[in-house]
Amino acid sequence: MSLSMQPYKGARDFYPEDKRLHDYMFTTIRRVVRSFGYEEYDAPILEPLELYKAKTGDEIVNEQVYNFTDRGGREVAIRPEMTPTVSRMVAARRQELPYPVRWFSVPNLWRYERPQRGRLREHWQLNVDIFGEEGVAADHELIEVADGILKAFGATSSMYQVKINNRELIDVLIKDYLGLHDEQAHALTKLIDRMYKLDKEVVDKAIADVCGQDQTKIQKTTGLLQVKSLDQLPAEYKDHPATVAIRELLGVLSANRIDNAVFDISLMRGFDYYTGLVFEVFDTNPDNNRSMFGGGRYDGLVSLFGVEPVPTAGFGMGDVTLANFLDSHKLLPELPTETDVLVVLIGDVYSRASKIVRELREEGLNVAVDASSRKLDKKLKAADKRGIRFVMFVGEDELAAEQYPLKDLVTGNEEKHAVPRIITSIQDYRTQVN
RNA sequence: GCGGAUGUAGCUCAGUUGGUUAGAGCGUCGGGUUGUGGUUCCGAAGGCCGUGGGUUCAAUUCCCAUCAUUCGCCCCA
Repeated sequence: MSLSMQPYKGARDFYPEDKRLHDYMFTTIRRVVRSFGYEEYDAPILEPLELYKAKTGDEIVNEQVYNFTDRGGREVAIRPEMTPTVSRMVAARRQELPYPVRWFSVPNLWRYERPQRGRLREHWQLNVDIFGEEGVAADHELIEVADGILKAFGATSSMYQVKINNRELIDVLIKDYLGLHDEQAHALTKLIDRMYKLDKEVVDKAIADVCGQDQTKIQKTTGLLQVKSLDQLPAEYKDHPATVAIRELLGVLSANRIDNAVFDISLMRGFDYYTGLVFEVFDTNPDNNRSMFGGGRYDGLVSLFGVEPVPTAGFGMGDVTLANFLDSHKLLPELPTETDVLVVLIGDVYSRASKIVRELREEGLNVAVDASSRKLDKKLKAADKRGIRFVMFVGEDELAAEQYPLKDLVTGNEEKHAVPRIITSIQDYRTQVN
């Protein structure tokens, strides 16, 4: 029985071309997020299991967390999300932080689940959070960041849509307007979450079940789920503070050129810790009908650590869904290698050529050396395949004359120059590209 | 946890209505006289036909199981 060459189920190997793409994505993302004044943090991949028991949601802790008992008998989890961790970090310095705190990170997260399109067991997720800003400004800024990220990849606003809702409004509607008790409310939120995927008859039947066949409730619930705009809400809730917050957010977004944001009463989000405005960014490509970014306000999480509450809002965005988005909209660029030049040695010149190679590197060039004994055409082929643009030849004749052929594999041009001239022409090319 | 699809060369896939030595393209490696790629020409290597069991004179092919991949459901960042 030989060893398997496959990576662990639901996890990926990153070969250089994959890593390049990953780096490109997160370099772009970091640039945008930093432009809003966010600073990067990080934390251990392991956390005590009880961190997630508090507020995340039962199913996630019971079935989706990788956990084990360490040698000291501690229950340990591999982090399935970053929000509890960052809340812990803020709580630990609750008194001394300069608010509003703007932090981001790009952790890898693990969840034990069945892999499928857009969902793996390990993924990297951008987390952006703002602590200490209680108003709509926080939610607006986060959506601006999300929008800015997509635009930075060359996306246009028709490629995605921002859906907005308010947990508080949903709670009020379900408990006061519909008069459902906790168990019914839970069942209804789960139903709402997936109602667009179900047939109308199935939804109707499920509503009737949830409402215990109470005709008045069934009617009100059915009506509520058909609401498409704030104006269609029941009259007594049109000016509820939770509704006002949504209206205010939509207003500030459209005043700032974000025209693809809409109120969506079906937007729920799975985590129990959300307390106010919630939003998700969806790919409008039907092949990729998944949420790419999701987040909202979770004012209660920091205070779980026994400190004064901090108003908080944040969002997460996974690398897998983003890559699917970029791919389906053809927004992935060709990413060249970082290697500037391949120095091809001809004959027994290794020691003398090494001095030249060092000179090139001291000038900041990325230089690979081919000292193998393969034939020249094979070496050139390999350089081409690796996407290295320049090839410099070093052999006995060149060393004697101190003139080296530099070949540009794209144009096919080849000229002989001394080392300093070679360095500047490669550097010139590099600044020209960047 | 549930359901569908698929496992043949490094990759993409043919194929065998069950029958000797298993096929292509691409890729890899070597060569087309000794120091120049992307287009060509010649050649070679490389497969327990996912794994285990069953039926059969005979299984890569049919049946069962299992594992893996993948799409969807459940759930959801």
